[in-house]
Amino acid sequence: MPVARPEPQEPRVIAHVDMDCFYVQVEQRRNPALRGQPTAVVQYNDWKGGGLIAVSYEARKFGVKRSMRGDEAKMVCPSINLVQVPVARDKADLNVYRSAGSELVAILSTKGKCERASIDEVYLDLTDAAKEMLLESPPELLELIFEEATKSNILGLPSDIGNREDSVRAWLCRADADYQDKLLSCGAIIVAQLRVKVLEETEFTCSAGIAHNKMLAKLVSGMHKPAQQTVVPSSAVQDFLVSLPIKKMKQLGGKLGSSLQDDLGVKTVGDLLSFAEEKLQEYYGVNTGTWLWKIARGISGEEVEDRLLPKSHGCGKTFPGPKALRNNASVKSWLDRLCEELSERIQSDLNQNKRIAQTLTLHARASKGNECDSIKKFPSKSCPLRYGTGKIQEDAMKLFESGLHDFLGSQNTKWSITSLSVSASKIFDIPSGTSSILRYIKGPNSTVSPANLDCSLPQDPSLGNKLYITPNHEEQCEPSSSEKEDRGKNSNLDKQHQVKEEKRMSKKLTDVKGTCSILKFLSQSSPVVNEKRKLDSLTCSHPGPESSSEPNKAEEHKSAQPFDRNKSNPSGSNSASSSTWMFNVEDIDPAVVEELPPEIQREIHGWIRPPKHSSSKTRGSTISSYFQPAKRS
DNA sequence: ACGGTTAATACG
DNA sequence: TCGTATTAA
Repeated sequence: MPVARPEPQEPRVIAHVDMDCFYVQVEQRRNPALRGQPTAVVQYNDWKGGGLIAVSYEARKFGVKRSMRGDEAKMVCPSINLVQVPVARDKADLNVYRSAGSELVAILSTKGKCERASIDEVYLDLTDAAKEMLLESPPELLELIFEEATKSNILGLPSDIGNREDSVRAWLCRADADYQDKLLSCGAIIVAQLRVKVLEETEFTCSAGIAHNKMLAKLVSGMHKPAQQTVVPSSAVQDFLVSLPIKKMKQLGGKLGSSLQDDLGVKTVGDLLSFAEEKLQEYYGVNTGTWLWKIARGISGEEVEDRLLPKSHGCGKTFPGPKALRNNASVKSWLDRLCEELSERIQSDLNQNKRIAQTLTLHARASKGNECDSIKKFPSKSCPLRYGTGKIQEDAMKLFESGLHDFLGSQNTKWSITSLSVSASKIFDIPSGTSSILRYIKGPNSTVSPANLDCSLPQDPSLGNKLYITPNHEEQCEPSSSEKEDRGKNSNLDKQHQVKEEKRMSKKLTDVKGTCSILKFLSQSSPVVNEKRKLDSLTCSHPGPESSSEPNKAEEHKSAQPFDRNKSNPSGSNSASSSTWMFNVEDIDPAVVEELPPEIQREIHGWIRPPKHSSSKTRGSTISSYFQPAKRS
């Protein structure tokens, strides 16, 4: 249910930018022959030509709809080009679209706060940029109003008289406009510039809405498509909303919207205006009631979050009809594939963005084989996420078995799974260089950046599972060729200093059984310390043979997996080390901890599970406070 | 037993 | 907190 947010006092300038038939544009860029042609993107085309997930505007003219199958599309538009979504591991692979999406974010995040709302949409808070523009080069003084901006659609502006662009230019430059409208004008110009930049740098067109809040911006971003933008002056809001069908409002496209229509006879947003806030609260609860009352008046306080990356990663697949999975082996084989993809994705998130996911969740849809009875839901299950493909696969299978157990209850009946998905959530940034353990290991005056810290397991298994943390210590770790190259760059380090550094860093953290997370060391990652499994959450597996052990038994986790700080990590300055090893704090030998200075000991103890019914105060420690998500008001 | 896949949010 | 439900693109 939606909830109203307190709205800021000052007028804001908010934009919603939305790519035009995004997947199609991505494919058209990959294959320019498709440009200007009726085109659709389909996934899995063996059944009825596949399902359409994006349709070009040329194809829409023929009546091709997103809900169609490839075969249908061919019927109404024989000349249509159907491009398939890439397939990996026998499932749709959306990576090309994801990375195209980040191209946009990279461009759009250059002017003000930017929120990645989906793979192809962003919100921008341009308030500051607009204010600045108003001070320095207000539109009324601008000799040449940016051409793209004059193509804007201005809500409430009479469109039937004279040259449209002239009247838009006149509106944008109006000297007698009120402050709010002037800000919007600046916003419109900035967005126009950004959209041109997006086109120039990515070859993608987009549409946008510019308004005083997210709701209105989103509402109009799709109003004039493709490749156009629409502005909502305050003065136009009421007229615009009164006649707007209730279902067009974000959040009202589903059951809530239907209920408004069916139960209260509310067909348009205007119809909502006649209901007192208290009435709406009676029907839908305090939160939703207030929210409804406000949105009917164009009021929405939602802030644009400063977030360029997704909050979770998931992958799944459906197994419709005859494809349903009917035994553990087929579930396992699919689950393994899904987990492989998920593992790859969180691993690259770690490498590229220094973020760690903490929770693994499994969802499934199931029906019971023999009885065609209750459509009972397959429960979703989650557990701490341990890094490493094998670990994720193991854990996901366990989650499935647990879910299946709950699903079946005591009955001993056949079952079938019609969809499976795994996701990784609760993703946190790794604060770099802030941990005292890191400072201890590195020394207070170390010139070595966190990215340079070398933490390695001996590559020779016969050396056992002792873990060493060492700055490029050759006797202990045979460096990769790339490491050797990088090492040259550091040769100017003071020799004396380096020797000292090595002494300290090569302090053996022995017998940790290879399972502590160095990231835990580096970042004190987990505020989640209440259960044993969670301490495992950052464990990685060794690139070598996966242990087939019980995931719950930490002592059997003898492996750790590196992540590559060199690859695709431009910010990593001079990255001397090739990898960071993860191991499990829980498994640190207490004797080793005792050798550490008291403040480090305290820090480590802070990571380790508190007594059973400890208060939530453990979360207030300086360590875990790094990990509190940014508070929103 | 078909639009599939991926996300985000709110509630209890 | 987890698990569910709703919504959206």
